[in-house]
Amino acid sequence: MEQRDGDLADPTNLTDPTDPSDLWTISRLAEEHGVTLRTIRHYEDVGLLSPARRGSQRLYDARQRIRLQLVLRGKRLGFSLPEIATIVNMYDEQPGEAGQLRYLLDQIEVRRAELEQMRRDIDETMTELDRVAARCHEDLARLA
Amino acid sequence: MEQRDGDLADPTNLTDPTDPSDLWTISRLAEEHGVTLRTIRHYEDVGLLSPARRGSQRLYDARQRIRLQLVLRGKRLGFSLPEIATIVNMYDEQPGEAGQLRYLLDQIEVRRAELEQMRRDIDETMTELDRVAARCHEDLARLA
DNA sequence: GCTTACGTTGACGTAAGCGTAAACCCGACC
DNA sequence: GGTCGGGTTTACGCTTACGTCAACGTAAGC
Repeated sequence: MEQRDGDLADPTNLTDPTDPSDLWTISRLAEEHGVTLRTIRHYEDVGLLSPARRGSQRLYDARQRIRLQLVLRGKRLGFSLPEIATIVNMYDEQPGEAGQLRYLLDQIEVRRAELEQMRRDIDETMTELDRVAARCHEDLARLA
Repeated sequence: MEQRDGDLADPTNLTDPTDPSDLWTISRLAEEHGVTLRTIRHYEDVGLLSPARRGSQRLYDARQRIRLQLVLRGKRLGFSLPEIATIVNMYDEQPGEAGQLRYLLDQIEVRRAELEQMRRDIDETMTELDRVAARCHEDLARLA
């Protein structure tokens, strides 16, 4: 964005009353996280992000940026976007009433159980990868 | 399967020359692992399983059963079926030549890195879930 | 006022991972 | 010999998570 370069060259920031160091355009956000614009817009379509707007242009503040990072972490963990939505929305849920809170605690337990299962799966896979690697090294030594 | 029940009721095993305790039909295998027949056949379509046949009927031995379990573990970890294929095939690769072996070791390192990233993601998610849970308990206490 | 860079909204395309009939075979039982 | 309860194949359908145009707005610089 040449406009942001302009801002950097203009410490008085006459071009934009808001502090641009706390705001990201969709391109910068995408590039920073190694995803496409389409992906970010898609996350907005399904309610995972809700950036501010200047006219029609999307502007992402620190909070939206964090949400994106939470989404991407969820993806690395193999969760679907709806699942990620429930998880991410846990983080900024209002106190609410007792029933809600108990339901939320239930959900947390569900997720925790899933994550612990994943941890076990990872450990098992790791040790098996080690075994395969060891066999590889043996075979290599035998060939030398 | 009434045929297997028959086997159990017939210790002399006259109905089947092979030892059925080491062989699974597709239904038993599916039920045991909580997946559908369609899923198991699909895994065969994409080359993840290759059961023996008695006529047209699929028969799974211990080795195929293990492979299915590896596939399902890969799925729980969020890997795609093609990714799972490369991982699973590592386990019963023939020694091969040096170049192959080095490539395999490379792949193992790639997977290991992914798994370690997942481990970090899990840890972070866990601590955040803990924080949310703690806040929930506070709010509940405040309501009481 | 034209270009260029960046943004926007549809809307259709696609690959993966199965679901879901439809139509058939085959051995067992009554 | 019909009719179960299993099995089989073929094939089209569906959902998710975006990719990929197409057509357009808008602000900046020459």
